[in-house]
Amino acid sequence: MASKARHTDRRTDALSRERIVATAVELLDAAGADGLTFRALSAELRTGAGAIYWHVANKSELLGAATDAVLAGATTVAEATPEAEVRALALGLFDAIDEHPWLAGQLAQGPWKSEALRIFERLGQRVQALGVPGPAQFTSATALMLFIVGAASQNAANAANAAELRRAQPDASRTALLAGESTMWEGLDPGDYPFLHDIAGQLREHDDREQFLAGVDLILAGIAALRPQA
Amino acid sequence: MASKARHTDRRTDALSRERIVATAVELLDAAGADGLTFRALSAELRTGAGAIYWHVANKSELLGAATDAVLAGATTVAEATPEAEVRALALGLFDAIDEHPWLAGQLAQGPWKSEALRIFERLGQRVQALGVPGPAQFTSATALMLFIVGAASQNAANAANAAELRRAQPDASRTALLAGESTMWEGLDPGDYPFLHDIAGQLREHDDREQFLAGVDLILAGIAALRPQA
DNA sequence: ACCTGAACACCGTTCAAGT
DNA sequence: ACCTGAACACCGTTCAAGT
Repeated sequence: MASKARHTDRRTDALSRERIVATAVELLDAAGADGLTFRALSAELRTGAGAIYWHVANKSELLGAATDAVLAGATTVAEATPEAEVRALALGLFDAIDEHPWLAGQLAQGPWKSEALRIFERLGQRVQALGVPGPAQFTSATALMLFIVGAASQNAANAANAAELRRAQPDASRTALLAGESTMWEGLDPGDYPFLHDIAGQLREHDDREQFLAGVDLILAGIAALRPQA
Repeated sequence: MASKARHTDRRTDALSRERIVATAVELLDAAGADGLTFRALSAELRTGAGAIYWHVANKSELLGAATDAVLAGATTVAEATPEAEVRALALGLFDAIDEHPWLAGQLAQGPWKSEALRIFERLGQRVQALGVPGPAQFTSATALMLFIVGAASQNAANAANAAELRRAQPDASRTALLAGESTMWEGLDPGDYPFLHDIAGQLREHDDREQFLAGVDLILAGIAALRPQA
């Protein structure tokens, strides 16, 4: 999204912080959270390992910068109602985490900085627009943020699992793979897990995106119940 | 909680998987997620590093076993109403993560195994007891689980931050520390962050546990709205 | 069957030395 | 001011060798 000048300037442009972060995102996307290594990064940038430390304090800061870079283009919203805006923000985050699964681990611990904080702020504004009384606004915005990040992360983890299964048996059909996934649930003793056994059927034919939006709506319904009048 | 025979059997009892996991939990509690090292663990157990691998496949499995061991004693529930049972389950998880902050990172990616799955199952049973129609049951239980784990993890992260601040300035008063925390929010430009600026006041004097329960009630309210009749 | 501990293939980070 | 790359202090994991 936010990548201009992709491969045109190959040779010897300056080693800027911007270029470091962009390359870090590429590595993270290509090889996951473990793929980002100062050695791999310096090799890709055709420089020494220590050179990166002149532009970036440490790996944690680099991961934070990569997160911000991706999140920056992920959520632009202009909808008719506050509810629709919340759904649009939620879907934007969902898709961003789906495309960049390593975001999950990054957002899990401390969404409260820079770009993530901006998203939280925007959710809060919509909560205010929905007429939630003051003391409950923080609770409502937090519930939305936690559900969105958590559910999107789960989805990304599931997708990663499915990808691994696909790598293990590349010839299996899609339905066979889905069946393989739900085996995890159906193998459980129905006596010990009656609820999971009950919903195993739905699980086999659910749409992740729909499920996600249904969850957002569930919380929006709870928020609606907080308003002074029904 | 689940620790019998704490320091009595010091000398040369067999190196069981149980003892390995218990010692791993001790290390995790004492020094955080980074504190668990095969070298530190084998030193504590007065054995070789490789010996542990005879009882445990790898670090990931060891972390999973440690998670299960802690979670096993965390949530026993017998309450009058399904709502009360959900709150009790939620508080049990909240306290467990508060006592063992490393649980957060473990539960973040894939609560869907062993003990965490048991908790999800129990939440689902209460959702069914609340009269939620079939197709919405999975969504409801998932929303509860994600909020509980996410919010408790946030709380643990905040507590860790506060502890670090306390270590940096050990003589500061509690109110000064809280003020230092909320500085992060109040330092933001009110023009760019009107919502965060609005709620900064509440943030200074909130109770984490109360906020958490309010969030659980918010989702319960959303679930109540899903029932056929109001 | 179970344990030992050196060895392997990695990490993030630092730092003298270069330009 | 910015870059180099060897060196340091670690990791998880393996595996011949022991009992």
